[in-house]
Amino acid sequence: MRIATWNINSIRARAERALGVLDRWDLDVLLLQETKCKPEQFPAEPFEAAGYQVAAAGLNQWNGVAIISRIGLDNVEIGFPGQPGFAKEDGAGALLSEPVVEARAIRARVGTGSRGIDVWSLYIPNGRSYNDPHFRYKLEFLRRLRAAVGEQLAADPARRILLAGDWNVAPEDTDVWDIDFFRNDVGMYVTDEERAVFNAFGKPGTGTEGDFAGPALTELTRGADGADYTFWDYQRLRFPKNHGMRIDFGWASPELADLFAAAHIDRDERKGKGASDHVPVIMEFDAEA
DNA sequence: ATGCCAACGGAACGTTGA
Repeated sequence: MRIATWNINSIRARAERALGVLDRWDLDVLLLQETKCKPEQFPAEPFEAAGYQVAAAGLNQWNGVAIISRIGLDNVEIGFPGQPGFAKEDGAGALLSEPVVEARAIRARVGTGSRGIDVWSLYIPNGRSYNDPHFRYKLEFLRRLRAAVGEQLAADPARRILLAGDWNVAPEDTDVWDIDFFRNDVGMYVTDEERAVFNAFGKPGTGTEGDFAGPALTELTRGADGADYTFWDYQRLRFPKNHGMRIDFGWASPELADLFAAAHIDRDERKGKGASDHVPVIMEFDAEA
């Protein structure tokens, strides 16, 4: 079985490329981020014609996540318990609007096997800059996500869960093309705070004093072949110079991690006219759909 | 070679992303 995650940067602009990715990798499930449309605007027909089902979430032209599956698509849920919203603030930190829970998480049960897999397509907020409210929003989003998944796994440790998407975190210094540039000039994706909340997914919870519960998850894509990065900015020849970032990952619960076989980064998808700035990351499992 | 930012809404250009 093959599941891929991809920040497609508009499904309407790249539906043909998505169909090509499904075919090229013989995918059972494709988790999309930055679909940039409402569900009623999602071009579902060509995917349905190819034998897939589609579930999409989107409030407007920003964000947007979706799940495309040919092995079943049930129990769709948009968002997660405790998912924080974002509220505009004035310069003093006073809220100028009610928080909006953005379209950054969608979950579904896929697979007709014995237990199925709960797959999540996740688009973690970009923190923008260290002193921007979006940075605190990003950290809180990750903390709350870890808690929500921990609670589910504590209740059912055998559950097969995959959390995949665009995490907007570079966990290792080698996950960016120039760590000094990112530390000193970009100031985002590589901070200790971001790495701590990202790495918390790989640690068990204690379930005490407000800490989350449940077992550690396993990140599946670290040893992927195909490329060192999953994103190359459109500007300044970043792709031809291989000045990229690795920020797309997949965390698996213990029972799913046991089935993991291999991961691939589809670097070729970054080539040519009309490419997304991210490429698909494919995860293979030793399991029948 | 892989090539100098792109998509959105809305109809010019501001917002957003990373």
